[in-house]
Amino acid sequence: MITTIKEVAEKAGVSISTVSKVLKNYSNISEETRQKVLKAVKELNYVPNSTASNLSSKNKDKVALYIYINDMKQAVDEINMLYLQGAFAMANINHLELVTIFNQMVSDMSTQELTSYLASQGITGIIVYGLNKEDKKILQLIEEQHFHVCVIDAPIVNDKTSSVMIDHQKGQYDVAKSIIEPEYTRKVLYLAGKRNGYVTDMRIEGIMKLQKELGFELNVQYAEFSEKMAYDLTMRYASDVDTVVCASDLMAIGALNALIKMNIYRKCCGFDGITLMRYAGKGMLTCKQDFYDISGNAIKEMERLLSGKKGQKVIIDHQIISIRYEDSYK
Amino acid sequence: MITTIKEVAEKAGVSISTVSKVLKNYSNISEETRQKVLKAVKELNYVPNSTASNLSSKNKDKVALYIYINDMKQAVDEINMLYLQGAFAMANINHLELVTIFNQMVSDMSTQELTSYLASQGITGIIVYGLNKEDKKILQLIEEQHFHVCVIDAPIVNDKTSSVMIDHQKGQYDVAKSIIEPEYTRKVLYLAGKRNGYVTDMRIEGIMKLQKELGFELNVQYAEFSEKMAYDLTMRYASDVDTVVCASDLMAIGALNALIKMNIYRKCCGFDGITLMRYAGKGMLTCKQDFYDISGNAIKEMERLLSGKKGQKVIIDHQIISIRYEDSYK
DNA sequence: ATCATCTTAGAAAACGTTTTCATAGTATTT
DNA sequence: AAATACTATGAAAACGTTTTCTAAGATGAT
Repeated sequence: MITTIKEVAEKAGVSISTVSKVLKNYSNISEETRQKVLKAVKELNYVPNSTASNLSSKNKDKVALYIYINDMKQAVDEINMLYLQGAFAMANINHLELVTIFNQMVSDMSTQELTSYLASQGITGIIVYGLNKEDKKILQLIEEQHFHVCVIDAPIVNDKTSSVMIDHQKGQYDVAKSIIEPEYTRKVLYLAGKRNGYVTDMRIEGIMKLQKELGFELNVQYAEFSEKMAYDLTMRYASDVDTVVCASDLMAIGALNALIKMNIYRKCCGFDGITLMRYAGKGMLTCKQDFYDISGNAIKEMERLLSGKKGQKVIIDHQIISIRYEDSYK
Repeated sequence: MITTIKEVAEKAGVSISTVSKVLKNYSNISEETRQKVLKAVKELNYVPNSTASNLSSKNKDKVALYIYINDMKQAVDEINMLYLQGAFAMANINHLELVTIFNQMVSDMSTQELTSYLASQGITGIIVYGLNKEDKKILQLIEEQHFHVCVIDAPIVNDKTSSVMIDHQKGQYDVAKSIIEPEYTRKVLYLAGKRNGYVTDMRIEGIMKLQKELGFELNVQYAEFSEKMAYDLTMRYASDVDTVVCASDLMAIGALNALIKMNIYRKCCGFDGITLMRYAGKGMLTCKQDFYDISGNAIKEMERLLSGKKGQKVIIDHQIISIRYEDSYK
């Protein structure tokens, strides 16, 4: 059923080396031979066996997209799918072999074991996201520099590691600034993400920068990116503040529902720009990330790393959008 | 950096064949040798190179999960991620190699080319979902029986093809029956999915079975699984009926919003049990599918097929649930 | 006509495994 | 003690490529 290079060679009346050379566009092949081989390839519908070719040529790169699944499904599915699609689309264009690894699959491995596992799979580069500062295993992997790594959403760069993300600090600053009216704002409740998250800290910097500029009082509470926690914290602290700034859309939805429940009006904004906002976050502002583009860029950046260039920081644009009240069915 | 079987053999003072045999649990190995080898393996952190091993042993199976991305993002992301997670989790348990293929990657290939491509990747089994009756390329692939195929949500079975799904007919029947009050119901609006979808037709059979039983008048409209179309069709036909039965949650949300807009009350139900219902479908009933379990079972079924058994039909349980009105933040 | 150079193509090694087959050594049977 | 069977091991072929090296033949320079 499967055609091998040998059969192509026989059909074309040449050696297998010649066939391989034609397919890899080597120079020293006469046009006549080229045509003969190409004809045979077409007729037999030959596609090189990727396993054999990977084994043979040591230099072929394979990249893994490390997919981080946690318990916060609802918001994260869309983001994960966008990362997946963006990465696969770009990898496809660039003829880069991309595979997925789920965190559960490798959760019980040590760094050492993970390294061996990746190497055994022929993986030379890995794209990670959702990293936090306690993720020792991955951080050590990055530290050791045995693999090329592209980190989404963490400012980690070394010779073999690049960082791709929006400017989270500026994003948080921008969206908060858009809803805060300096003259009427005395106190702001900021619902931050997970403690020790890189993203969490960058966004906190953003709101703090704005605080310094505008001089309001700031109450920072860690809500772990959880809708429920955001709801509870809003219940507890919102009556005391003018504005609730949330580090994620899901938290903003929780906060909004708490505000509705308490029957008080407060300005409120989210972060990410997920589709759920169209259903449950109407009227709010958010900082939209283009996740598809981010992971596409991560692949591009990976290509750069794999070509031997040193790691760098890549910043993707963000966008402040408002979730319109108007009828969504127009 | 990468340890080979040769180094292990040297360290253990045996031949590479012996190392391989130990690792593959062959019988004719003395306990003493076994221990020596295992020790060396551990010390060197050896993991067999999967490329080489795949090339060498022809019988190792590799399965592809065919991920179907279309324009209806919002509802489908969650389902896709559940399929992905369920499949990878089960594949991991069973030590089955699983890769993903996105429809975009292969959309411009003919069946012939797709076949060659899959074969060249060493893929022997493929899991598909979201298939409809015009999907000639995949249908032909199934027909030809060069690959083992597990079809989610289509009743296609042959020697090398199994079908895994809930009983869509019964599911649609059950959920509709749960909201329809026979004595007060004269006419029902049924918003069906995509024309020529296997799922669409099975669910239509379900509502028609109920119609025959209860004798109401039935208006079937194809809403293509689209929220917007469901909204529009509800606007157009709902005032005339007692109940709106929808073939998906997303359509139910569209229908519900239309009912709210028209300010009329009609019974309404969805299908799938996606998380979005908790935000935008409160008070409705739906037929919940366990997508994680379904794809896990697809992997199990694939193992059966790969072991040479003939295809069969596997039915997964569904569940009628109601999306509670009560405060989600309890 | 001789030698050097270039072009083209094939032979063969290599990639890291798995697996078949042969064999040395040991244990069992007669 | 000889014949037989079994156990444990290693040698080597195979998987399907890629790539280096060699060489035959053609072309060009002297």
